[in-house]
Amino acid sequence: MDVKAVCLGMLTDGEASGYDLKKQFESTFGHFFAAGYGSIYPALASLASEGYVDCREVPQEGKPDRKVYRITDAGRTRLLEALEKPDPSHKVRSEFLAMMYFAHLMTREQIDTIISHRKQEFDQYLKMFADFEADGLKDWTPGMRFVCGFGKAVTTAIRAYLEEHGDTMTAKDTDNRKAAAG
Amino acid sequence: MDVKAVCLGMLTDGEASGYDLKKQFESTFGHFFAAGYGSIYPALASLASEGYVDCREVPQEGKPDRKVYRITDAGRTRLLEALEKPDPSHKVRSEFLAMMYFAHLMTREQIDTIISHRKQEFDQYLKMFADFEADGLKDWTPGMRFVCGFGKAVTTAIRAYLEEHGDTMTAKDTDNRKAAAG
DNA sequence: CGCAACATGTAAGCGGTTACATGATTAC
DNA sequence: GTAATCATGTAACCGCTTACATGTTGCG
Repeated sequence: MDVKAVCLGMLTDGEASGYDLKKQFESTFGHFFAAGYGSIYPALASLASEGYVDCREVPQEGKPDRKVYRITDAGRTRLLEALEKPDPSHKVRSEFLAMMYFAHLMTREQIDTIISHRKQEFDQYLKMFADFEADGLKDWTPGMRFVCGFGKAVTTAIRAYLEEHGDTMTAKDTDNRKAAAG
Repeated sequence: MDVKAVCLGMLTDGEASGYDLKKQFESTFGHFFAAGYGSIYPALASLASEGYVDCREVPQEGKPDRKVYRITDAGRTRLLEALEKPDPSHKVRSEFLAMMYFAHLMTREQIDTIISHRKQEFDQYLKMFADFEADGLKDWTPGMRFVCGFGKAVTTAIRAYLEEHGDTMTAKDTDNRKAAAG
């Protein structure tokens, strides 16, 4: 399941342009499978060359032609094959946790700054999940609900953990930075 | 904070070989910052060439010489600089959630297989965290406790979510795969 | 007899990120 | 006027993954 496969999946919901897909990668997929134009446009070009999608060019004035992609039968087959993988990955890469691991080498100010930045980011996610629920949960598939609920559950847990334990590294009255440096 | 910086951080705890560091990347860092030999050995070579670590070769019989690295003063300075970053990343990349998003295109069997694999993996993590706590929490720094607690909190939340909602995608009596393919 | 642990590394490749390049329209 | 939105793409780069290459010791 790479960017190409996800594009294919999104296109089962109806035709769309690269620009449209980007918005979905940012919003619904943002917290677990982000992708930028540099991944999406080449992915669509590649899918088109392989016959997994059709491309229809819609002329526009003052803007580049809008390229609208539609999934083909071969594309559907390919997607279903991609969905056969029995043990898909779930990876975290966190500079944040790596740095916190070495909190004893940092100043209290540095730690506080980082923790408060994190809190803000997770609050934004929480807001996003709330918006999803307020909005259009009605015509969502069970899978979409599951993924949204998953994100909300994880983010809620993290947010609570930061609130409860975010100050445990700054509570001490010693600044270990000098000791470590010297 | 890349692999090189993390190696530097690990070396503040005492000298070690690439092989030693790999074990730490697998165990304590495994759930949020994994790295293999293909990253670690080049990282150490690079750090050595830049003067951030010293290398001492310990001859051994029947095995390649053990190369033991020690952080230098320049290395400590470099590490402290790396730790100044005010907003380190925390990224999730999940084929798992991407696939679940398209659960309506999968069979119940496929979904069940994936969910049960996930449960097993998260149970292993939970066991690992429990082992950490049983073992040597005594001489841990606050940062290490924080990171371990973070992992435990997140994993616990996920595990509970899977238990409660893992079957919501298979509850329906329709298999949408055929409809999607046809 | 086979597997895990010990121990080091290289090289190709893959996939994603970032910066670059272009430019009109609309809303504040 | 200036920022955001619409709209497409390329190319260089970066960093990590995977496979390859080699060989001993010790345990069950």
